[in-house]
Amino acid sequence: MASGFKFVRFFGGFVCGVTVSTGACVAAVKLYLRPEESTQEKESTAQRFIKLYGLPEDGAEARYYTNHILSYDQSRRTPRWVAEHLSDEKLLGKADRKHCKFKPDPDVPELFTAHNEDYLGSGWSRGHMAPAGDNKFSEQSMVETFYLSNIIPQNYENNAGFWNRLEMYCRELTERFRDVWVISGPLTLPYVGEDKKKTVSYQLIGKDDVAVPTHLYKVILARKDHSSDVLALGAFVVPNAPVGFEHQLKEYQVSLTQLERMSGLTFFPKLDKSQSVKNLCLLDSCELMDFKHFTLYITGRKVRGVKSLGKLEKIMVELKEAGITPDEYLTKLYFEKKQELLQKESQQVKRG
DNA sequence: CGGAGGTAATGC
DNA sequence: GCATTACCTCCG
Repeated sequence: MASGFKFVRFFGGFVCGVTVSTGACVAAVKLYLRPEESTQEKESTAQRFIKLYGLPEDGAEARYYTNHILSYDQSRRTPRWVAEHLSDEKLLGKADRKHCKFKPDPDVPELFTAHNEDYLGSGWSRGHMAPAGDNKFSEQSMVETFYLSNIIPQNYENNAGFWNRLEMYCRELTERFRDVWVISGPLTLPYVGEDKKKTVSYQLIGKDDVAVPTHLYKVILARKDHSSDVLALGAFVVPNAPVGFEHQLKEYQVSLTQLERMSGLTFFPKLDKSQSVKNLCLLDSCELMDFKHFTLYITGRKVRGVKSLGKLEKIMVELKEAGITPDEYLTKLYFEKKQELLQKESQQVKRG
């Protein structure tokens, strides 16, 4: 019976291959099938399965948030991909991560969600896939990026360093491209052991067994403007480990096809491949902030948030010790903050 | 910008 | 009394 079924399948396939009309193909198959084995009967078997008990569900369907879309991996307790759109106007605004809290995604079933306790004390940080910093325009959208459905266990230094600078580069692209689409996610890539066997191995953290990825990927698609067809694409795979300033982003560039094979995902399936899509690293620089500019930027953020004169001076001393002299912008920021804190201090003296 | 942890204030 | 929350301080 099984062989007969296979024969029918093979013959049906053969007929389909040489017959132009699909209708004729289906009719030809039916001639060689017993009534109970007809296509209609098979479909009704499936329909009965679905109607009675349903098919397995993986929860991988796209989930839509204010400014990002993701597919959740219920087995790993992390996203499998997170997509977002960046533009210059979205980067303007006063939304502040101080008003945000990491927490389980209310839309992910309790059985499959990660919790903060899984990450705390695990040795891994909670790394955003859709970054908080891409959501300055909306408090609500920024809050949603702190749902653990958008978070993966990430090496601290990588998160605050190389990956952070890669995210900054994506934002910088909005200065030269009207639209920037970014898709980010985790990878658990195989390694070749001493026994020459190719093996996948990754750590699980916390009571919820959250999977620690070995690598992170990011795909960037940038469009100059609405009218022109100038598109640039770059795909990158970065190890989930410290990456210093001596490394260039280009070292981690891969072809889209390579990344698709690694991830099992097809990115931008409706993108017209016949259209010329340029290499982002050729059309643009793919150069991340160097140590000096990065340190100046971070120092600027610290100065902006400092609350005492002592701390302000300490920040500036540490910058000098790093061998960096403040640029015009930071110098201005420093004196403004100093004046602000001096004024505050004198008011406190008056009260006291 | 990206994170962590400790302690005081809060709430049941 | 405890646990959770809010705020402060710290780091790259």
